[in-house]
Amino acid sequence: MPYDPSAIEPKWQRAWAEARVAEVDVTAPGQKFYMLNMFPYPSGDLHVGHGRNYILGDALYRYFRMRGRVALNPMGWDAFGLPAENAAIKRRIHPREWTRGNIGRMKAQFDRWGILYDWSKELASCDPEYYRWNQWLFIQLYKRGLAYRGKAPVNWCPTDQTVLANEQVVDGRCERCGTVVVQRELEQWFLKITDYADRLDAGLDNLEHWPDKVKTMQRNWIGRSVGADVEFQVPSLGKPIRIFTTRPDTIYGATFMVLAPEHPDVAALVADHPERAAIEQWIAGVRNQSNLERQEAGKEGRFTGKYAVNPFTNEEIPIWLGNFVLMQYGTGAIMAVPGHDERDFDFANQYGLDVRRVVEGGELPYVDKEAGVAVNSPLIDGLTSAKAIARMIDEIERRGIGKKMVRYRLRDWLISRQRYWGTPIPMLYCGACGIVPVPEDQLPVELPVDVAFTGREGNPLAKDDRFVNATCPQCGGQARRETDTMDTFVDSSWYFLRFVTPRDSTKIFDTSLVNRWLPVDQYIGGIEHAILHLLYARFVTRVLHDMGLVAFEEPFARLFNQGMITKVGYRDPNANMMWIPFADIEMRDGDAIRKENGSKLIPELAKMSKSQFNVVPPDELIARYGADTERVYTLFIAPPEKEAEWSDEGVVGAYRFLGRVWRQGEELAAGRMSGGANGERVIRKMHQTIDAVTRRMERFEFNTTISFLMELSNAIGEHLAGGGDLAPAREAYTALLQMLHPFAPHITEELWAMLGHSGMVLKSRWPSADPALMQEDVVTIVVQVNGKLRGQIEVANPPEEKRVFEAVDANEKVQQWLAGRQIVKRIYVPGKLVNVVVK
RNA sequence: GCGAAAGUGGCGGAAUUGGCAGACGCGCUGGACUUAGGAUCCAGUGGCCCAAAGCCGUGCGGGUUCGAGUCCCGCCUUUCGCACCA
Repeated sequence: MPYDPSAIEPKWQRAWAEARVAEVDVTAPGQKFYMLNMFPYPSGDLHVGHGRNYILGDALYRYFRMRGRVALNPMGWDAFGLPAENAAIKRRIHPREWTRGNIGRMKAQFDRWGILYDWSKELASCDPEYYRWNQWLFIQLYKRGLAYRGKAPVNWCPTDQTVLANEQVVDGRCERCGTVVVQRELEQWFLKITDYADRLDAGLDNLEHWPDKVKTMQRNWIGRSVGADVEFQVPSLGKPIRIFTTRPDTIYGATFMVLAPEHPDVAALVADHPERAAIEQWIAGVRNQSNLERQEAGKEGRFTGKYAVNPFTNEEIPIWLGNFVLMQYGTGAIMAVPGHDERDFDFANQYGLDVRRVVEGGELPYVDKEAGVAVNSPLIDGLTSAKAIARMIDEIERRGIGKKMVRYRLRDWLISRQRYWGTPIPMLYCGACGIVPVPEDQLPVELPVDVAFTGREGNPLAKDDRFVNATCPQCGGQARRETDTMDTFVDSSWYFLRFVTPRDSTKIFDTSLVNRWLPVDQYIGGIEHAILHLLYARFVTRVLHDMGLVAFEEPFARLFNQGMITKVGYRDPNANMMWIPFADIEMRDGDAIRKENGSKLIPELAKMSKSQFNVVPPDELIARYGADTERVYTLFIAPPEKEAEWSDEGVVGAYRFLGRVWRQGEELAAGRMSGGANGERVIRKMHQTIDAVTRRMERFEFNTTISFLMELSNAIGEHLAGGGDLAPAREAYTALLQMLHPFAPHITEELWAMLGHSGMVLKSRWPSADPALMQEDVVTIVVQVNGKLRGQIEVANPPEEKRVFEAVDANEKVQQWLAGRQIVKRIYVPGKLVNVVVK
């Protein structure tokens, strides 16, 4: 019978489901392994690019099971969010129905890929039984002072009609829709992640098994800086202005001061300025600009006409306003040291301000913090910068004009969203009592189902009187319900804890079971979550730790970021570089021509995406080659952390490989061979392969793992073609099926049964290699003399050092080369080659 | 601009970490089987050379070493991250 994946794959998918092989009793004994793929947003259909992520996780899960671990591999849905609501507006379907439909399609797709999840632990963040605990968590944060309502300039996306977290603004634009974000002064809910900045930064040092890249990105985002706050007296104000600097050693070079236009002392400073109106107009203009626009405008400033006193030189230095000084960082005021800071240098040159050298080293502006030596700075002259900084901080503290200070770039997490499809923030506003949390026994605050989605005039919740009107639980009076919902990153900041006891209706999770199963042993997901999700999850885990609910501070022991799959798409240079669907393209002499207007199109490699018309839908692929082929190809194509280009031709290589494995299985099952060559060679290859594959599985080197399995299959094929003994071939083949199982689960189960093995491969024990049987019986040894002469001899097993040299010395050809020369050194590389070094 | 990673056949990529460069696969060439082949199977495939012998080959230029894709120094290129954070 030919290899027919469409006949065997559904059969085994049913068998696994019926046997509930993936269901885990979380109280069962054994060494646990918690495998987790980041839960997806249910956006609809999955393509082969998404598949890589889940296939990777499934292969690893199956491997760890076979290694004897009690492995948990749950899946759920990050089901709140904007696209569902946009679909509701556009297509008049309720976000809940839209989301449910997508979940159904995605689950079916996971099944077709042969991915084993413990569906008894499925959860969806839009389920009231889930978001109830989201609300509970919010109230705990509120009670601990970690959730607060504050007025602040926030990022507002005019297209999505909601505020965004800083993390969701990329290059000044909305991460989701690309619209330029504007600043608005609004009252919103924040989570106090800044309280944990130091611990979140320090904790990165312990994450040995996280990619350095992710750790660096988090470190940059947290932006820890050590320096000092220093007060500069301002006689005309009658009080000092406080600045923050990381370079107190350069304070003698501070020749002016710059304040952010929003700085609270600005009004008083310019009150009697002769051109006050013009300055205020300039300030208003800058305040209206986003950070992006300010940067594009270049450095601009205005002199206030007032002076501050440099506390170390006692000189009066001018106070300027500058568009490049940010109110949100530090104190909103800086001492400008144009000799040793590029921004200050540019500003000074632009406005003709003094530039003074206080660090000897290189050309101005000289900013090196390591190599420089202080000059023109009486207290610290001759000290290297590092020592000078420490000395100056001591002096600043001694004089009582400031203190050592650690500051962070990280800001509090803005979680209010003016949208419907999210977890309602469980808060009430009472005229008498103020802000009151919803009592825990009244949770969840459920989203009303029948609301109108118009897409205009903001959040539909705010217009629903039945939702808004509430009773104050403290005084019984009239109260108004909060109508903002939570950022969906709150939902995903703790879901991995809920998977252990997803149906518990009495508490958020079971502490002792969570302490048993967490941290997650292997977390897999895209690099796009390097900052947002992973930082929030680390933050929330620490809060839960401080509440005594979990024993650990880091939720994910190992993190792996798979690379994305790309494919060529075509763009029309004559139509604003629009992406063109393949159906509208004609290939002529290797060029892609757009049928509609004859434009020669530009091919471009891009991430698979509907908008670029380069997705490969798995259905057709599976219909033709089967899911096992897609799985093997996807993992073989490139190292999993790398970006990989999808190639339709490449797929057949995987298919042929499985076809060969299939035929070998049939041949072995028929048992036609007998007598002939012995099987030492194929057994040795088997042990070598087990060793290599086992070593590589845990390092995610799946591409080379599969190539080793192909080699083993080739060796078995040669053995059979040579009329070799059946028994060793069967032994090697059995090991091949086991090792191939994580990659091609269906075909291996079928062949396993065909060969008469009992049970499932999935439940079999991963084979182990015998080092004694791995060694080659004959090794080829290359003899090099001074790197010039060269010869090959064969040395019989075992190739230990002494024997090798005996064989080399006894070799006639080598003796000729060595004649009359003095041997200086012999270098022996086990199993490989020998160098004889002569004078 | 700053920081990190990476440059190996026509292509994706190997090389047990200083020891036979190009495993494995795609593609290509030839053959087999076929009414047919964009299916399948077999063989070949880094370059120079009809072939053999031989020589040359891991971005470029130096260096260390008996020996360098791998280590060191200096360039070039690409990708990613950060980018007024004082």
